[in-house]
Amino acid sequence: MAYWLLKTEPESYSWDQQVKKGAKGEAWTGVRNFTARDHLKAMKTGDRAFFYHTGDEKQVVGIVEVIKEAYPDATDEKGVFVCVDIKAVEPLPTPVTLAQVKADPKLKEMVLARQPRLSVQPVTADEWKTVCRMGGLKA
DNA sequence: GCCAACGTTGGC
DNA sequence: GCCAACGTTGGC
Repeated sequence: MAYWLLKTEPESYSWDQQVKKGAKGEAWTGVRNFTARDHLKAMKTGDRAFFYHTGDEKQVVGIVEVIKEAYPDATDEKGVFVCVDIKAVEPLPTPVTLAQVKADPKLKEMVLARQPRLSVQPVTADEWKTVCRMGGLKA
């Protein structure tokens, strides 16, 4: 199983909205970046991802699971980009902020700390465990 | 609100 | 196919 990180602005699509979709999940659309698209295509059903809020929050707020692998993004009229479906798994008891990630020696190599603009990022197993523990989960 | 970094686009 | 210009994003 692989791990990922999905970025969103809470003003446009938030963790709370994702939770309300429940088990049937929601399509993660709107990606318009080729690197991010490649990551979306690499996702498999059952993969897990951090749900990260940008803007004023800049923190990982929850965990989601991929429930449908990449298919054409209906919001992209040119048909070159894709989306996946995800469902909320659980929130982090304590959100992990960008500042914490940058301050932790084990996490400062994370794509999140190095390329904050990339909207879909890979996360290593070690980074996954570390962030989960910091967030109050056993992982 | 500003600035830096990055990705994309278009001209050559 | 390369490179410069431009626009967008996101952190501070």
